[in-house]
Amino acid sequence: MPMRNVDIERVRALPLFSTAASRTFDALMTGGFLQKFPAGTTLLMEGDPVDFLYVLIEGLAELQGTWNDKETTLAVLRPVSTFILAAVVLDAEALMTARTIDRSDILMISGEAVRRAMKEDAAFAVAVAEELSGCYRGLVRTVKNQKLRGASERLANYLLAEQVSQGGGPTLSLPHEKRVLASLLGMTPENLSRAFANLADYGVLVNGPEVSILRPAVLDRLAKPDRLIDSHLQPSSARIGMAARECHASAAGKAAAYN
Amino acid sequence: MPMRNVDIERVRALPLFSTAASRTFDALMTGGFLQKFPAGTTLLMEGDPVDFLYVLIEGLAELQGTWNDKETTLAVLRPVSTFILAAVVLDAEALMTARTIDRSDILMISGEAVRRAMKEDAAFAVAVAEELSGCYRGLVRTVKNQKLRGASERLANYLLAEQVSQGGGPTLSLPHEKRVLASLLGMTPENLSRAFANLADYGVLVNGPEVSILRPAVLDRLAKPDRLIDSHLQPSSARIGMAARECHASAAGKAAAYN
DNA sequence: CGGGCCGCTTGATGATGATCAAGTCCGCAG
DNA sequence: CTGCGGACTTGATCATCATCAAGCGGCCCG
Repeated sequence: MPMRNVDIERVRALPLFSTAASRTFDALMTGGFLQKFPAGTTLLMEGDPVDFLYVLIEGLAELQGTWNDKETTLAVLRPVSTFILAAVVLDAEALMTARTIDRSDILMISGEAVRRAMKEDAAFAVAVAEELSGCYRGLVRTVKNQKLRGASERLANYLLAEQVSQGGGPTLSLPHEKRVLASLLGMTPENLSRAFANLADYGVLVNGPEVSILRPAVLDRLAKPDRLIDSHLQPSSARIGMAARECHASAAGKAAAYN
Repeated sequence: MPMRNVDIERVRALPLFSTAASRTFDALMTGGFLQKFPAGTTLLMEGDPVDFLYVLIEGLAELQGTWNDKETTLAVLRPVSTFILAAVVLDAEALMTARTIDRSDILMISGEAVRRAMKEDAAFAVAVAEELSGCYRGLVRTVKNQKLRGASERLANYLLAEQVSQGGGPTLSLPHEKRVLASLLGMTPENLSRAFANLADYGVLVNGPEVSILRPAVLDRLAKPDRLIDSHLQPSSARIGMAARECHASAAGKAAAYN
């Protein structure tokens, strides 16, 4: 399945690949292939050995974890994102199941090739370390969010983050089913409904997948977003530069936890 | 503050440093210094810029996160562990506060030097990526633990993990105050007391900081430990080899979340 | 067009965990 | 020795969240 040049360029532009030598990049790409998957496809199961680094080019995907017949969503991925990087680096088994939510185009790159490329190209190895650092910090934010905030606070912050990522207008549309959102935010679907109901008092109007934030200031007072938890508020300086890497990691949807 | 040779060797033996070229290692060490801190010292505050990579040589330390006047412990670190690596790699502000729990010896290495070393020594950059991968996976485990299990289940699994890390005997001793454990496990001290009381029915006997597991099989049936959450059960093969890296990361105390 | 499935909501109830308030034990300083 | 403070426990109460059950509404398929 040959890639279109447009897609190759989008991949090359990713922070993970942009600093690699051309030789390195070519070596990675020749072993890689693009594949289309329908919605609801399981790409990788928890516990499986990981043979490929995945890059979501188009569509929507989800990482989930399981225990004792319970399931939780750890991250929702948007294009263009890499995932399962940590397992690839360590050549270890997957800790999360990866599933497509929408029909998706996914680039798969040989894990073996990634590990070889790191050893031979220090710039690429540095980029991998930076990507992983961003992922790591995304997860730290997730844990803080989970342990320190209550359900409606998590929802309120999710909405504010989604608002900026959708351009800052007063109304945003949920990118997936509410049940997935509930799982991502660590609650049941029933409770998400009630959390939305609570937020009505704070100027949040829900109409199917369309959510309007009528009084941002009021919602903000409830949500108390924090630059050390919510990655959408970056420190004034450094919107460009180094921090961009982490920004990328976390921008991919609320709690950035690829990999 | 010059380091003893013993300590230098312990650092050199860490997975993070063992594959680095001698030049690289020397360059890192010459910019570094060892310092002793009393218990309860704040090494780094949430939101501060990070100038050093920290290595806990002796003692006990804690990483915590804050929001809205609430505080939670994200990890408890034992020697020998590095922490704050991700922030160093990205030259970013700290997402967590680092505090000593006991009197501790801590090696501080210039962050600038770390970033330079990565660029110049691919083997070191790879080691950093591997270390970060282990940390990342430790956090994934933490999130699953937190979202999928109830309080007593978390405690039960903590005890089983602590048991193996203390040699597998029937009785273990808690390495720090129970209040810290409560925070680490995501509950209040009061609730931890009650969780311990619940576990009495499962053969757990508490006497101050000494905890005895009288009927491991019974406790195990409650805890349902899982290789994809609890890092202390490694897949039969590969106890040596690649997986050792992740093992190291997660062994450092329940939920390995340095950095 | 009708029927059924599925996602979502709502209500009622129950479990789990947080908070508030004593009270005990222990180490330490006066 | 005495008194104080801090860690831990215990009980009572309350808030939060999960579960169970039912009902609505859209959508696809027969």
